[in-house]
Amino acid sequence: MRKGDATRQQIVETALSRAAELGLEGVTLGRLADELQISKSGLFAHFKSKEALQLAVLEEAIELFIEKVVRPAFVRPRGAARVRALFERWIAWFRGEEAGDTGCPFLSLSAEYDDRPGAVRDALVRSQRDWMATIARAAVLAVAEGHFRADLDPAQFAFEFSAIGMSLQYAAKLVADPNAYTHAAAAFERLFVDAAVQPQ
Amino acid sequence: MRKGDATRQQIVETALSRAAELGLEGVTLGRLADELQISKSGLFAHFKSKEALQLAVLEEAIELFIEKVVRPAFVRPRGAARVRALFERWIAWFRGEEAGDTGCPFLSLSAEYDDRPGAVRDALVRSQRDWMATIARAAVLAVAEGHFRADLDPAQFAFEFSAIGMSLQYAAKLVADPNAYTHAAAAFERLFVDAAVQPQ
DNA sequence: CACAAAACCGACCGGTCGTGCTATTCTCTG
DNA sequence: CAGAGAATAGCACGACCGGTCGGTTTTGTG
Repeated sequence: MRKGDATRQQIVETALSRAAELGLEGVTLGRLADELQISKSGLFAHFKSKEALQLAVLEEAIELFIEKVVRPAFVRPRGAARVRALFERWIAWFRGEEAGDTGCPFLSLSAEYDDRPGAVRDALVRSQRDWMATIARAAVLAVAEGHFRADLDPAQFAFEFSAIGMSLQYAAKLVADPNAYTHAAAAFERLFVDAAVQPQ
Repeated sequence: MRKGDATRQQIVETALSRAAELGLEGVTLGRLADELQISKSGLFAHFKSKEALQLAVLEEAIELFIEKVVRPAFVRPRGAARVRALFERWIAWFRGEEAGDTGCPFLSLSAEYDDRPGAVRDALVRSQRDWMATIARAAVLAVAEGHFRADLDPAQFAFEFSAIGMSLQYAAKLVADPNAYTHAAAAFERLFVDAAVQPQ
C-alpha cells in the first residue's frame, strides 16, 4: 500500500531526529505517536517490535549519511581532493544542517550501544566499520595517486581522521567551545600535511 | 552516623560501575537496590531524589579520575614527562583496570547529557572543562620548560590530545579494533613530536 | 541497659513503558 | 460505487519507573 509506506517513512524520520537527542532507547512509542498525532497502537502496527523500529531508524541514518557525506565526496576525483571533501562533508554533517543541530547520531549511538548487545548494536558496528573502511580506502587511493606518502598506514589515518570528528562533537556540543571548529580544521590540516608527500 | 555513610558510599560506587554501562539515566533505583540487596526505599532514603544520586555518582567519578589519572601525572616533573604521563595514565584509565572494563564513564556521560539540560549536565561540563584546562596547563608548562615549541597553541594541543582518547574508546569498545591501542599510541607520538621543539 | 535517632523495610501511589487483541475507518481496485 | 484489505484507533495487560509513607530494626550513646 502507498499510504502506509508514507506514514512509516514519516515515523522513521521523526524517530531519527528524536534519537539524536535522546538516544534510540530514549525514544518511546507513546511520545513519538503524540508528536506525529497518531495513536500509539497505530504507530506500533508498522513495526513488529520496538527493536524493528530502532533498526529502521538506524538504516535511515545510514542512508542519509551516505547521501549527504559519502556520495558527494566520491564524485570528486580520487586522491587528496576526495579525502578533503570527505572531511568537509563530515564536518558539515556534524553541524546538522540536515540533521537539525543535534549533532552526529552515530556518535550518540556509539556511546549508547557500546555496552548493550543486540541486533541494533550489530548493525551499528557494521556501519561504523564501513565508515572507517571508507576513509581508509580514500587514503589508499590518495597514496596510489601520488598525493599521500607511500608508507602511510591507512588504518592509522582513519583512526586519527575519525578522532577529530569525535573531539569536535564533544567540544562543540558539550563544553560549548567556540573555537571547536577552528581546532578541528587545524587538526585535520596537520593530519593532512603529515600524510601528504613531502614537498622536499 | 557511621553505618549510613558506608552504605551510601557503597551505593554510589555500585551505581558508578553500572552507570558506565547503562548511562546514569539507565541506572534504576529498583535494580540498584536489588544488586545491593537492600530495599528500594532504604536506598532512596540516602538521597532526596534520583538526580541527587546521579550528582553523587558523578562526583565520585571525578574524585576517582583525579586520584588515578591527574595526581599520579602531576607528581612527575613539569614538562614533557608530565604530559606523557598524563596521556599514559589516561589510557590506563580507559582500559578500566580500576573501572572494570567498562571504559571511561565521562565519555558515555558526555554523549548521554550533551542534549539533556540540568544539574547533572552542568556538573559534567564543569568537570570536562577542568580536564581540558588541565591538559592545556601541562602543555603550557612544557613550553615554559623548553620542551615544547614556544608557538604551540595549548588549547589546540588539548583538543587533539582528547581526540585520541575518544577515538580509542570508540575503536576499542564499539568496533573492537585489535589495533586500537597501537593507533592511539602512534597518534600521540605524532602529536608529541609535532609539539616538541625541533631537534634541529 | 535504656532510649532516641538513624537506618532500613514493605506496601503502595500515579504514571509510563512495550506489546498484544479487537474493532473501526480509510483507500485502493475491480 | 461496492467490497476487500490495508491502515489506524481503542482498550487493556503486566512490568517497571521514581517517589512516598508508616512502621520496624539497628545503632551509637548517656
